[in-house]
Amino acid sequence: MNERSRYKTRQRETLLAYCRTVSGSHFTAGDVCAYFRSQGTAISQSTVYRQLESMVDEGIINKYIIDGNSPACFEYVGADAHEGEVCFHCKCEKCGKLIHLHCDELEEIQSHLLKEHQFKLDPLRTVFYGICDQCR
Amino acid sequence: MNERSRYKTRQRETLLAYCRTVSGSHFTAGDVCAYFRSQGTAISQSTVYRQLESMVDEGIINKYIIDGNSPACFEYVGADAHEGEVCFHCKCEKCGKLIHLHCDELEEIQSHLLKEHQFKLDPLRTVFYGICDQCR
DNA sequence: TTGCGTGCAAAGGTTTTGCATGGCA
DNA sequence: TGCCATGCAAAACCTTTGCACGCAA
Repeated sequence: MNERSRYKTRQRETLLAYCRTVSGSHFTAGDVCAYFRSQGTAISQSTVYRQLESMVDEGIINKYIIDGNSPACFEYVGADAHEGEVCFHCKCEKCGKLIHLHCDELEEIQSHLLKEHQFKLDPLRTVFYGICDQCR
Repeated sequence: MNERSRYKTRQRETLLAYCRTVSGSHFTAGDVCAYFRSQGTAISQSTVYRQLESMVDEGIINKYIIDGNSPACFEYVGADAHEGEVCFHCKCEKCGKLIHLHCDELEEIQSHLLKEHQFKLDPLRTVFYGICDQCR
């Protein structure tokens, strides 16, 4: 979200390139480290974590926690993800599939939460976890 | 849900008593340990974790994973809980406050997602992110 | 007696942090 | 030059596990 001024470092660019190559699927911090180690273009683990955190803040990637003891999953959504209409996400806990929904009924949740519970929902960060059609 | 035969130990009974005293709110494994330590009625940390896990299996308490790096939250629902009775969570992105809701309207989301989108929502993992009353 | 429950300590794995150095603007 | 970013190692953190002993049934 915050278009904070950032330095354009080799590590950041390389990480962004990686994100784009796996666009559409998810990856963990460990995946990233392992990949770079195998490539020779090493990036330290701390930098990976710090850059991933920054990108989550910026809204370039999403962070999912499927299970408390497994590593967090990240997914590239791109820099232009925050334009246009509201979109809800469902994430399957089994196959990891991410489903995008445009649904009036779900949008009512927002006004309900706001009116009845004084809570302003952020659909960009909210993810519905569950089990998808095929996995049941 | 499994009514497996269990031993009735001092630790289990004490833990159950604690759960009932905080009924309606959340607690972590650490909370439990700290409380017992302050009481003198010590229960080892492993036992706390093992008993909590058992109780989750039995359906006496629910386990919520709000955020991968914070400890898991538990909530007592009692032995006679209606099947599938859980609560929903709202997490404020600003102050980090966790609000938990028991709300019929939100429960309708579950059936809506199931019927219209073939998605079986998991309220134990799903967290609504947004901005709370006081932070707005 | 049987074998589950407990306690202790140590391991496990992911993520964060302190501090000196490097590099972008 | 002024900061932010990086790298390394160590720490922090929650949770699980191995093993011997205790205790409920």
